[in-house]
Amino acid sequence: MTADQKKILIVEDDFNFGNILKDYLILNDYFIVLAKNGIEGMEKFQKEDFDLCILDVMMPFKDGFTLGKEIREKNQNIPLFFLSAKTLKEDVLRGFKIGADDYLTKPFDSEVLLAKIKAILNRKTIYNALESDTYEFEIGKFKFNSKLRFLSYGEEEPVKLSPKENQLLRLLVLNINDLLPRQMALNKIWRDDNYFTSRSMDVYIAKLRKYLKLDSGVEILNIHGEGFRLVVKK
Amino acid sequence: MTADQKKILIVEDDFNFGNILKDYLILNDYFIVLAKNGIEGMEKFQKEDFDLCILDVMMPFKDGFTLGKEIREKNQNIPLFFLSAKTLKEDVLRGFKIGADDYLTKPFDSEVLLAKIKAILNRKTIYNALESDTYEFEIGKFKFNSKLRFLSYGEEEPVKLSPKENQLLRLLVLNINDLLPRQMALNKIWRDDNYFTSRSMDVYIAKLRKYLKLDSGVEILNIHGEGFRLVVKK
DNA sequence: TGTATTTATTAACAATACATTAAGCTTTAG
DNA sequence: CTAAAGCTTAATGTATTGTTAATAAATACA
Repeated sequence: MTADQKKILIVEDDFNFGNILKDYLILNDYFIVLAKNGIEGMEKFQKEDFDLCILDVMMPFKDGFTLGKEIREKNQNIPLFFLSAKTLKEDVLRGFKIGADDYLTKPFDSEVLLAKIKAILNRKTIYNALESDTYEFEIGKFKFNSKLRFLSYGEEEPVKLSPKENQLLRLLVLNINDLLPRQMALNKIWRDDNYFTSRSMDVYIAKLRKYLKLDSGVEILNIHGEGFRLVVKK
Repeated sequence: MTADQKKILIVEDDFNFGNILKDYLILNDYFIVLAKNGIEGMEKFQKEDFDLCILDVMMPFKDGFTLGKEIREKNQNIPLFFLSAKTLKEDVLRGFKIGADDYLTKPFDSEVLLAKIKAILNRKTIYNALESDTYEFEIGKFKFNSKLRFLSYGEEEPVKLSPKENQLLRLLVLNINDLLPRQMALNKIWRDDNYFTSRSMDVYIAKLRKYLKLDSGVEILNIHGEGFRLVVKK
C-alpha cells in the first residue's frame, strides 16, 4: 500500500458481499482488510492501524454492535460505519449510541457510500491534526517536538525531522527505556510489515542514531529479533 | 437561550413541517431559528452564529443546495444536514459534494435525526474554539494591523497589505511559533484546497517573507508536507 | 565453527513538495 | 472607462522525502 492510501477494516460475514465491497473500494484507491466475523475483526483491529471501520451488524459469534463497542473502547476517534439489512429504528439508534458515524441499510448505493467515506475521512484528518496530544519531549539533553518536527540540542540549530523520522522517534520516546517492538512500529508507521518496510525502518533508525550522537548518554539499542530500545543514561 | 444550548438554523418552506421539527428540537433542548426560504435562510445565517444548519433541498427562490453552497463558502466548519423527499442518487451525491454532513430523506425518524445531531455536534465542538477579533499584533520589531491591513517597521513607511496577504499573515500570527497547517489556511482563505490554490498560497508566503526580511529575527519556516510556522526569535 | 538470518550504513534514485519570478487575467477605484 | 491593484496560473529551479539496492557487520544456533 502507498503511504497516502486510507486503510479500511471491513467486517462482513457474507463472503460474496464482503468481497464485492472490498474490490469496489480497492478500485477507488483504498487499502482494505476484510475480516469475516467479529472475533477476527477485533484481532485485525488490534494488530493494525485503520482509518475507518465498516461493520456488518448481523454476524454469528459476535455481532457488529458488540464489536463496535469494543472498538470504541480502544479508540475514541476512529469513524465507524454500520451496515445492516434491518432498518429497525432501535438498531439505528443503538448504532449511534455506540458512536457510529453512519448507519447504512442494505442495499445501499456504492457511490453514496464512497461519498460518505470521503466526507468522514476529510473531516477526521483535519480533526486529527488538531488533536492536542503530547508532543514535547526531553531525550537526555535533547528537546524533541513531534508536532513541529524538530530535534534541538542546546544552542545548536534545531534539526528538522522528516515525517517518518519524526513518527519513529516519537514511538521510541513513548516507550523510552523500554522495548519498541519492530512489528508495532511497522504497523503504526508503515502500516504494513514486510521485508522492504523493515529494511526501510532500519534506514531510519540509522538516521536517528546519527542525530542523537551529540549526547553520548542517549542511544538506540537493537534487541535482536524483537525491536529497538531508546535508552537514556542518567 | 442558555449558554450551553446549541443553536440550529432550520430552513424549510413547508410551514407545518418546519414548525413540527422546530418544536421537537426545542423540546430536546436546542435553540432553533426557523427560516422559510433560502433567501431568508441566508440572511439569518449571516446575522447570527449557528452550530448546525438543517436545509430542505426543495424550496422556491433558492434551493437548499445553492444555500448550502453559499453557507459553506462563508463557513468551512459548520455542519450541514440536507432534508429531501427525493432519494435520487444524484441529489445525495450533490449534497455530499457541497460538504454535507448528512443527507436525510423524508419521511425520516425524528429520534434518528436527534441521534445524528448529537453525534455531529459532539464531534464539532472541539474544532470551533479558535478565533478571536484582535487585530493589532507585534511580530518582532514589526507592528501589524489586520483591520487596517498594514505592516510597519520602525519609522519606515508602513507597507499596505492586500486582502490575501493580510489574511495569511493574520493566520500565521494567530498561530505564532506554532504550526499553521496548509490545509487549514487553504480552507479558511481560499475556501478550496487544490493544486492551484496551494501554489497561490506559496506565492503569498514568498511575498510575506520579502516584507518580513527587515527583521532578521522573524521568519516563516516551512514544515514539509504540513504547513508553515511564523517564528520570532527572542 | 559454519551458515542463515537479522541488522547497519551509505548511496542512488524517483516522486513530491516548495520557492520564486513573471506573465496574463480580473476586479476595483477613481 | 481606464489605470492600478490584486490574484491566479505558468514556468522553472531547488529541496525534501521515502524506497530500494548494495554491501558489510552482528547475531543466533545447528
